[in-house]
Amino acid sequence: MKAQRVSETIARRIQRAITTGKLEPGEKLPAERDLAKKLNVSRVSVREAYRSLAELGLLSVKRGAEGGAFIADFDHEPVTRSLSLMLRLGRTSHEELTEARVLLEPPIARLAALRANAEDIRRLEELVEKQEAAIKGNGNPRRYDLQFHRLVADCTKNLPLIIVMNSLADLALEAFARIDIGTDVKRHTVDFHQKVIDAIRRRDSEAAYQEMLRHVRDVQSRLGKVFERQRTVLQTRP
Amino acid sequence: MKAQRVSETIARRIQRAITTGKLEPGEKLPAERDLAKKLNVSRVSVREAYRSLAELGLLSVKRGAEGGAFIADFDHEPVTRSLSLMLRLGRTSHEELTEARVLLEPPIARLAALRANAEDIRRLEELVEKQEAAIKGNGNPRRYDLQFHRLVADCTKNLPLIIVMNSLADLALEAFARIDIGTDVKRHTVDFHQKVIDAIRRRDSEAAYQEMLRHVRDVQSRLGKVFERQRTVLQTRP
DNA sequence: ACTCTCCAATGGTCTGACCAATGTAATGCC
DNA sequence: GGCATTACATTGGTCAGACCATTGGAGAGT
Repeated sequence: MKAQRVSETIARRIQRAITTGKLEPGEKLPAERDLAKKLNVSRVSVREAYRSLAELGLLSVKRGAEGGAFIADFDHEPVTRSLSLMLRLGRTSHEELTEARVLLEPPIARLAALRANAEDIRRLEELVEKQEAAIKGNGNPRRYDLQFHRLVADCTKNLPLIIVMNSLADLALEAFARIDIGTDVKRHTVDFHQKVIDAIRRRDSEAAYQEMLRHVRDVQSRLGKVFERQRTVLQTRP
Repeated sequence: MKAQRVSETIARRIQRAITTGKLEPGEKLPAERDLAKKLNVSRVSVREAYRSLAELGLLSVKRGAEGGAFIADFDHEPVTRSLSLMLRLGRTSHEELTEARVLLEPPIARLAALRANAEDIRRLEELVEKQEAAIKGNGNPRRYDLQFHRLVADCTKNLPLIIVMNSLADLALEAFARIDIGTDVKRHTVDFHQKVIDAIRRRDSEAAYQEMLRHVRDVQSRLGKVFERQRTVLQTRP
């Protein structure tokens, strides 16, 4: 199964160099013209290879002086993007997305309680403090809410779980970005988060499971009211 | 946040047409030359747009007479691909991948027991029969093993869960493709599958949870022996 | 020391050409 | 007639060379 296209061959070579660690984040690839000359191919082919890798999130391409193609930092954004796309294509409802979170987050919290180290717990506490400050200052605490679920996933030290959870959380944030919530709900959320953190700190995995389950079910029921009989689907991007 | 590049603008327009259903799978887009003329842009720009969408799995591009760019069927392959890539970049071990499955599959099996319809159960039973036949015929039953976990996820009727589970299963298959297993283990696997199906048929969600948990833990412990002290990571593609 | 202008590097786009694959229709052989 | 072969039109893939647009830094001017 050889790569037919020239651009694909080039892209594979670079991708391999990245996954094997020969090229590291931040490193700069040759300018399109230079690599084309070096490989005896047209600039178009090199360009297409770079664009493909950029699409995968492996490269960051900047133009202008001191621009060029740089190996991108490792990020789960590409996964989120394609997952998001598939869910849109499948006309996935908000309820489905929330249901998935109800199923996945409690077990993740349980593992988090077993694995979290002092640094993880410090981060979680710091986050809740910021969240409380945001509520008092009438700011938007929603991004902290998202961050909380990310941090819990981080505690598991399991990359597949972290990536999947991050992607679902990102989608949830995006899907519910337009819904307004009252201050009482915000406080309620912080309370739940605090309880989950307490359980993690005590290494009480079952409590972490149960508290997270209550939390996501609480979110689920609130959203259920908002979307009652509405049957909306994820909107397409503008 | 306008799209700077011409090709990006075109790609967005097409993507939107696809996600909103204006373009359906199987439909053919104009030839590169034609669309370029129609939009008053160069063929290069149209081409780049098509390639980007193909990279996302939205288009399938064929060359030659009667070729062209066709709207692709929905498939979770792009998600699997980027997830796979991220895991490679993170040097994810087989153990981590298996651990994620141990955590996610039992809750999925539980929901599957609640949601499965007659057709789902028929498919599961049919699959196990094929699997048994493959063992008797000394064939390779591994792809049926993968398929089993997919079908269980399908029972949940929850697209996010289905996609995530499919991706993880694909990765697991790929990661363990080179490991040989004995006939006794194959039989063991079929037994586990049969028990899970029984639980689903009885709508016994807790039994489904427990049986699936035993199954994936069994797989986990077997793999633990194989990889003992080996600490291998996911290989990069050739 | 600061600001402004200019410039070179680099990606983005365009034009027009030719190459390569591929399905189909015309051709030719039996 | 039926089957294999060939020719051809269509379409993506690649190439070459040019020009445009953006960008950061060097250098001139104050």
